[in-house]
Amino acid sequence: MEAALKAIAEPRRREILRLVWDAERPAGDIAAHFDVTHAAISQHLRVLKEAGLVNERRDGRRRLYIARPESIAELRAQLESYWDEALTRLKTEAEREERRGNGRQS
Amino acid sequence: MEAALKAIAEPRRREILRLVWDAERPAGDIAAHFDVTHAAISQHLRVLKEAGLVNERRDGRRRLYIARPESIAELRAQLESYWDEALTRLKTEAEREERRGNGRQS
DNA sequence: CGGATATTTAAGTCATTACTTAACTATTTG
DNA sequence: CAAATAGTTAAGTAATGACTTAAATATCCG
Repeated sequence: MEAALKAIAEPRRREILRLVWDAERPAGDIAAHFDVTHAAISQHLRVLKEAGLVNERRDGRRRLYIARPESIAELRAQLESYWDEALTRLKTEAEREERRGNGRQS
Repeated sequence: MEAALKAIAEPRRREILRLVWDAERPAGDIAAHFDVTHAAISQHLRVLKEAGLVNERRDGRRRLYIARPESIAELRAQLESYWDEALTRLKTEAEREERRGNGRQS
């Protein structure tokens, strides 16, 4: 989840992800939505791709990008389990400490 | 959401947040869980605090930290609405483009 | 082929970040 | 008060990140 979370922590990349959410778009089309260079957007697209959040398909001289719903769903699920896990995890840790003699109260 | 998302994008801070999820803990107690200096943890705690994810309370010479469920819930909600919004937002954008004459097909 | 088009990669800049060590600010207690 | 304790802040470092401009890579089309 590391890579995906870091990827969407960047606002520009969240916007890009939105743009390719349910339709393929060529890189240039995506770049046209922002006031930075195409190169910058290309780099953001690479981060999203390496995080598994988007797919790239070549079509002639264009590169079409689209979100990968599976990996987005996976990130969502991992976040959900993080919110939940935190509680249970803390609980087992407290028990562990108790067993070793109520440790670490500074 | 910006600050909160960036805060939890860091794995160390996710662990810290877990530790103070449902019980107040002094900074030193938190730091004892990691193999970095207290200073480093103190800095992470500041990031979490500035993102509104934890609360700090002074008790004598100790500083007690605990998660702020409201702001965590808020982040969760904002993420949820991001996953949803992406679809609808894209839709309205497509309509906008259509109205201006099917613009920007690169 | 050769130029135009779509996009990426390379290389560099500047800001930010996670960390360290060292110094500082309380607060408690002998 | 002075020493010990709990923690933060300051200053510096090395790595990373978002961006730029310039060059490279493909592909299409006359």
